[in-house]
Amino acid sequence: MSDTTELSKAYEPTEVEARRYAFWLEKGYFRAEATSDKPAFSIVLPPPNVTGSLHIGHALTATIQDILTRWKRMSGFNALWLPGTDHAGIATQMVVEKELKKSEGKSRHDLGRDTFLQRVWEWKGKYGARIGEQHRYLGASLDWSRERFTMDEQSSAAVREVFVRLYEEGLMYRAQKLINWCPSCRTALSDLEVEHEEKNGSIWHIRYPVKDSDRTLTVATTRPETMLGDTAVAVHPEDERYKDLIGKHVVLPLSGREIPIIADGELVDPKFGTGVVKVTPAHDFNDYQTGLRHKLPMMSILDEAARMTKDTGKYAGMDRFEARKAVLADLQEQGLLEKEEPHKLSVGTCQRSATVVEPRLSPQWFIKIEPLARPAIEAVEQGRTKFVPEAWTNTFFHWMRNIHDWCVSRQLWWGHQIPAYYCTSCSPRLGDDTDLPLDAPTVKVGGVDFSRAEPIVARQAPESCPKCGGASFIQDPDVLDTWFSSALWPFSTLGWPNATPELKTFYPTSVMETGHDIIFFWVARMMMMGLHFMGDVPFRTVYLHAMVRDEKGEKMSKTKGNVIDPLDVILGAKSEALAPALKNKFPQGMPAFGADALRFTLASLTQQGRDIKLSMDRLAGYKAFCNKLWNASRFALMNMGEFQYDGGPLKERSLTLADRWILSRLQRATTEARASLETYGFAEAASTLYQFLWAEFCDWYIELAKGSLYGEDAAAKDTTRAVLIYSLDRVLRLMHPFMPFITEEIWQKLPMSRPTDSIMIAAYPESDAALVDEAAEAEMAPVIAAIEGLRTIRGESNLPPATKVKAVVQSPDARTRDLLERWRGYLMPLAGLSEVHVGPPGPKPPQAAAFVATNLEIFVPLAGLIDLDAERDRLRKEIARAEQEATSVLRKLENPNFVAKAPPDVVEKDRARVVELKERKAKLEDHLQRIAPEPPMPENTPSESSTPAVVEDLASPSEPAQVKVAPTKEEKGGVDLGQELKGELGDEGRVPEADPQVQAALAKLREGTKEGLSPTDHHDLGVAYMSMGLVDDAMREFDKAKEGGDGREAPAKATESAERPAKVKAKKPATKKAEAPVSEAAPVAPASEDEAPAAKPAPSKKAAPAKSAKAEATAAPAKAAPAKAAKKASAKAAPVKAAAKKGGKAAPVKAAKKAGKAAPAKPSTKKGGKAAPAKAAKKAAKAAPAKAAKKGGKAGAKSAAKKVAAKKGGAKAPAAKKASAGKAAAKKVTRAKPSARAKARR
RNA sequence: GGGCGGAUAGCUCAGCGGCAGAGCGUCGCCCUUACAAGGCGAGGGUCACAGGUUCAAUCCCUGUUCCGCCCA
Repeated sequence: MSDTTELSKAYEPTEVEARRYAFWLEKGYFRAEATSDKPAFSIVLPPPNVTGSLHIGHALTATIQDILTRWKRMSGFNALWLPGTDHAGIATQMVVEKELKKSEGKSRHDLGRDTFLQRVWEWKGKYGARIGEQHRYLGASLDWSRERFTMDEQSSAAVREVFVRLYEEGLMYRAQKLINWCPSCRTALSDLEVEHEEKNGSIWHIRYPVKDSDRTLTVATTRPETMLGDTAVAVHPEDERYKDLIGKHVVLPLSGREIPIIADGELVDPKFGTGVVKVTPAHDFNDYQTGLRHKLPMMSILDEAARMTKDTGKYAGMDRFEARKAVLADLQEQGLLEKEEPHKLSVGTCQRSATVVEPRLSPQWFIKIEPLARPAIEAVEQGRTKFVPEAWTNTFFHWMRNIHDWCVSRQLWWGHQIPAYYCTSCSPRLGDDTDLPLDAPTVKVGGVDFSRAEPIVARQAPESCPKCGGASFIQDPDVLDTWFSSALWPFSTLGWPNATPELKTFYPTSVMETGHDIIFFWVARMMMMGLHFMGDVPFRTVYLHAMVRDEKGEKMSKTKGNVIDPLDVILGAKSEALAPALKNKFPQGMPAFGADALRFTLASLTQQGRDIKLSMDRLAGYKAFCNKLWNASRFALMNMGEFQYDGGPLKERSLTLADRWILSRLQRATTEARASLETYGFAEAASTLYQFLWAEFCDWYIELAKGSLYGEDAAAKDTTRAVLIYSLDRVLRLMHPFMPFITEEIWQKLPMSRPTDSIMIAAYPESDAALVDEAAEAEMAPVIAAIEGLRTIRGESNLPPATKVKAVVQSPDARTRDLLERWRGYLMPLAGLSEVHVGPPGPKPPQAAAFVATNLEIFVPLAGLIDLDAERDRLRKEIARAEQEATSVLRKLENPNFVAKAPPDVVEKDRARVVELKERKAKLEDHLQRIAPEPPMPENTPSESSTPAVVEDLASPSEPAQVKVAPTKEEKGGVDLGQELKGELGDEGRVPEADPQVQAALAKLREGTKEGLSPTDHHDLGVAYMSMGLVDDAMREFDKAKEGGDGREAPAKATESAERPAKVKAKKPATKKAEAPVSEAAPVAPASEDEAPAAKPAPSKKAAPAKSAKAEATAAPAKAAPAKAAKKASAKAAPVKAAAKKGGKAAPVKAAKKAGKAAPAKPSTKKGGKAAPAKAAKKAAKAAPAKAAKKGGKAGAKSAAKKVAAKKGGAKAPAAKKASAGKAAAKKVTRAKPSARAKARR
C-alpha cells in the first residue's frame, strides 16, 4: 500500500485534497453502522440553509465537528456525523422570489403556489448540492448515505406527527392573538425573529378632550398614528390628578369616537410622561394585555402590509409612516398637539427584511411552551445535558424561564403546510372584504374564513366532515416556522417516528455543536422536543462556538464587503472575485491556502467565550505549517533508502539521546493533545501539535538526525529511520482530525506496514509510557543550551553559517562534561563549530566570546571572527538582565513577611535563584573584562551628561559590598585595575580634575600599572571613588590602604601575551578571518598547566569585572542626548546619586532626578541602607513617574518617567525577555521541564 | 433598563496568584541539498484605568472607561 514516490518540493493542497476525498468516499469510511459493537458517537450537522453557499461560520462548524468525529472514529467509536440541509422558509422563499423578479419580472403570485414551489425545489436542488460539495472541499467526513433535508418525506412525516400529537395533547392551539408581523414578508414571526434596536425617535404629547368637560387629558405616544385604533385611555388608579375622571370618556380626536377612561395600575406608571396612556390593544403588546384585562374592543387599523384600513376614514390606504405625518399635521392644525420631544425607543425589526415589525392581531398556531420548557430546564439542572462553555447554561435558563408561547404558523408558501383541514361546506366564509388587497397570500375573497373556521387536525386529509359530513376540505394555507422541523432534527433524521436501529444506536446524540447565536432558536427547542417525544435529551453536550468575524472584528456581511468565502480560501480566487476588503489584502488574488490550513486556522482561533477574528496572516502561517510538515516528511522519505519500519518496539534498538528525547517529547505531546481534545480545547491541541512538529521535531530532531543519516553506521541509520517513521506516523495520526488531507497523503507514503488502508480509520495514538524518558529530556537541556548559546554568539556577530568556529566548553560538573563530550556530534553541526574542547573549568581562552549557563561556560576564541563590540554589548545585556532579576528576587527575599509566609519551596527557589544569578553575573562580568577594549587615551574632561552606571547597587541590595569590591591580588588573568577604571570612566571620565591627589592616582592607573598598588594608591583610588559617589568602593579602597596595599605579584605571562595581540586585532575583527585561529588556539589547549586561576575565590573574581561592566554600560548612554541619558539614568537609578553629589551640574534632567528618587526600593546606599518595604517601593516607583512627567513636560522627562514606571515590573521585563528569547523549540522544552530549561538558558 | 463576554507585543490571540507567551509582522545575518511558504539570531509589553485583598496580583475582589453580544 506504500507509495514511495517522492514528494514534490512544496505542498500543493488543491490536487491532494480532491484526490483524497474521493478515495475516502469510495472506500465508504464515512459510513456509520446502524448497529455496532463499537460505542456510538454521533453528531448531527446543523443543517445549513439552502439559501445559498456556505460562509466561513459554516466552515468553523464543519471543522470542529469533523475534528470531533474523526478523532472519535479513530478512537474506536462507531462515529456518525449526519449531514443535511434546512429549507429555511422565509429566507429561501425570499431569495427565490427575488431571483424570479430579477430574471422574469414576476411575483410568486404570477406563478401560483404550486409552480412557485416547483421553482423553490429547483433552487434547493442546486444549492443543496452545492452545500454538499463545499463540505467535501472542507474534508468533512459526513455520512452522505444518511443525508437529509428538513422537507424530505421522512422529515415531513415527523413534522406532521409532532404537530398532531401536540394538538392532541392540547399543547398546540390556534388562536387570534397579537403577534409580531412583518409587513414586507407579510407573515407572522416568532418573538425570536424580531430584532430589537435602539433608535432615536420622538414622543408626542397629544390632548384628548374629556367628554362633557372642558378638561383635556394629555397622552404621550411614540406612535401617534395608532390613536385611530385607541379604545381607551388609562390612568393609574391611585393618581390623584385623574382619579375623578375614571369611568368618564374622552372624545378621540380625528375620529370623534368616544372611548373610556380606565384605571390600570399595571400599564400606567404615574411618574412617566403625563401619567395618561392611550390604549391601542390591537397594535401594542402592553395595550393588548390591558385590553384583555378590561375587555376592551380590539380595533385593527393596519392591514397586512401596514397600510391604514378603511376604518380609518381619510387615512385609509396610507402607509403607517405616511399616516403618522398626516395625523400629526391634523392634530397640529386642531391645536391638540402639545409638543414633540426627542425620545429613544426600541424598535423591533424583521430579522430577514429589516422592516419595522408591526404587532398584529391575527389567527395563528401556537405551541404552549411552559409544559415543554420545564423538563428541559430540569434536564440541564440535572446535568443530563451540559453546555460548553459553561457560561451558556445561565443564558439558557434565563430564556427558558421567561419563555412565551411559540407562534409557529407562517403565512408563506415554502415550508411544511400545517396539517389542519377546514370543511369547505360548513366553515364560515369571508364576506365582501374588499379592502383586502388582491394579492393577499392566504385569503381569497369568498373563501373559507380561517380566522373563524374550525380546524380538523390530522395526519392525513380527512375523508368526511364530522360536523356536516362534507367531503371537501381545504388545508390550512399556512406553513410552519422553519425551526419547528429543525427542533426535531436530532431524532427525525434518525428515522423517527419509526423505531429504527439508528435511533436506538445514536440517540441521544453525543454532541450538539453550533453557534451560540441559535441557542434559543434551535438548541432550546431541540431540548424541548427531544425530551417530549423521545423521553430523553437530544444531546449530552452542547458545544457553542463563537461567531467568526473579519480581521477587524466586524461582522461579515455582503454590504460591508468583508465576506470570506471558505471555498476561495481553500482553492484560491482571482482578485476580481473577492469582496472589496479582501481584494485590498490580496491584489494579486487569493492564493489557495487549502482546506487543511483553513481548518487548522479556525481550530487554532477557536477560543471559548470570544469571537473569532479571522486573521489572514495566521492563515498564511498555518499554510506554511502544512508546507513544513510536508517538507519534514519529504526529508524523511528521501533518507529512507530501502528501509521499511516493521513497527517493532523502538526500545530494543540502540537509541541515541536525540532519539530518546524526541520519542519522549512525542509521548508528552500525545498526552497533551488528547487531554485538550477531551475538554474541547481545539486551539490548545492544535498548538501542542504545531509546537511539537515544528519546534521540536523539525528544529531539533531532524537536524540532530542528520548525523546518523549521513553517516556510515548502517544500524544507526536504520534506528534513526525507524524513529523518524514512528514519529511521523504518530504525529500525522494526531493531526489527522485537524488536517485530514495532508496527513493522509503523507501517511500513505511512509515506508511501514499499515494496519489500515487509511489514516482516517487508523487508531488515534495513545501515549506510550515506556517511551517517556525524563532522563533524556534532562540530558538534552545542556546540549540545547550550549547550541543556543553558541548560536547567539554567532548571531550577534553576524557570522555566516559557512564560518566555523572553535569552542571551548568548561563545566565543573563531570556528568555535564561527559554528556557534552558524547554529544559533540550534535554540537558541532548545529552550532557551526570546527572543533570543540570539553573540559573542567580552567584557564579561559583570552579574547573569547563567552556563553554562561548554570553548569557550563562556553568560550569561542575570537580569532578575528567575532565582533568584539557586539560581544561586549551582548554580555552587558546579559549582565543587566541577571542583575535586574536578582534585584527583584532579592527585594522579595528582604521582605520578612515573604520569607515567613510564602511557601518554603517558593522561598527556597528564590534563594537558589539569587545564588545562581550572582554566579552567572560574576562569570559574565569576568568575560566582559577579558575582552575589554584597548584603553582609550586618557582624557579627563568631565562630562555632565555621562554618569557611571552603578548597577551593582540595584543588583545586590543586601550585599552591597560584594558587588563593589575591587580586584584583589588573587585575581588573575587580565584583571587590570587601571583598565578597569578607565573603562569605568570611559572617554568622558568625570573625576574631578581639581583634586591633584586623585589625578595622580588615576594617572598611575591609566598607565596600566601591573605592580601591586601601594597603600597610597589605594587611598587615592578611594578618594576618586568617593568623588564619584561610589561610597562602597571608596570604603574598600580605604580599607585596603589601611591593610598596607596589595603586595601583588607580577601578572601571569601567558595571559598577558595572549591578550595583547588579540586586543589589537579586535578592532577590525571581520577582515582578518583566516589569520588568527591557529595561534589563538594554542593558549587554550594546555589547560592543565595553567597559572592557577582556578583557585580564585569567587567573590573577588566577581568584583573586578563588575566594575568594568558597569563602566561599559555607562559609556554609551553617556554620549547620548540628554533625554536619552536621563532615560538611562533613571533606569539605573544609582548614577543620579553620583551626579547629584558632585553639585549635580544638571547632568541628569530634573525628571531623571525625580525618577532616581522614585526608586527607593533598591537600598542604594548601605548607609541609609534600610531597604524600603517592597510595597512602599513599588508605590513610590509607581507614583513618581506621573509626577515627573508632568513637571518635566518634555520628552526627556516623560521617557525617564516611563522608564521608572517600568521599574517595578520593568526590572523583570528584560530578564524575562531573555528567557523568551530562544526559538519555540526551547520554549517547548521549557514547558516540559520549566525550571531545568530556564536554568539551562542562564 | 437587566444580563453576559472582552481589553495582554505593531496585528491576531494564549496564559489567569510565585521570572509575561505563540503565530504573523519588524530588524540583522544566511539560498546551509527537507523546507526562502525556509534557517539562525535580535528587538518589541505601565498585561485598559483606579482602588482593595495577599508575603506576592496580568491573574482574585470592587469600581471606572471603552468594545462586543444577548434579553426586555
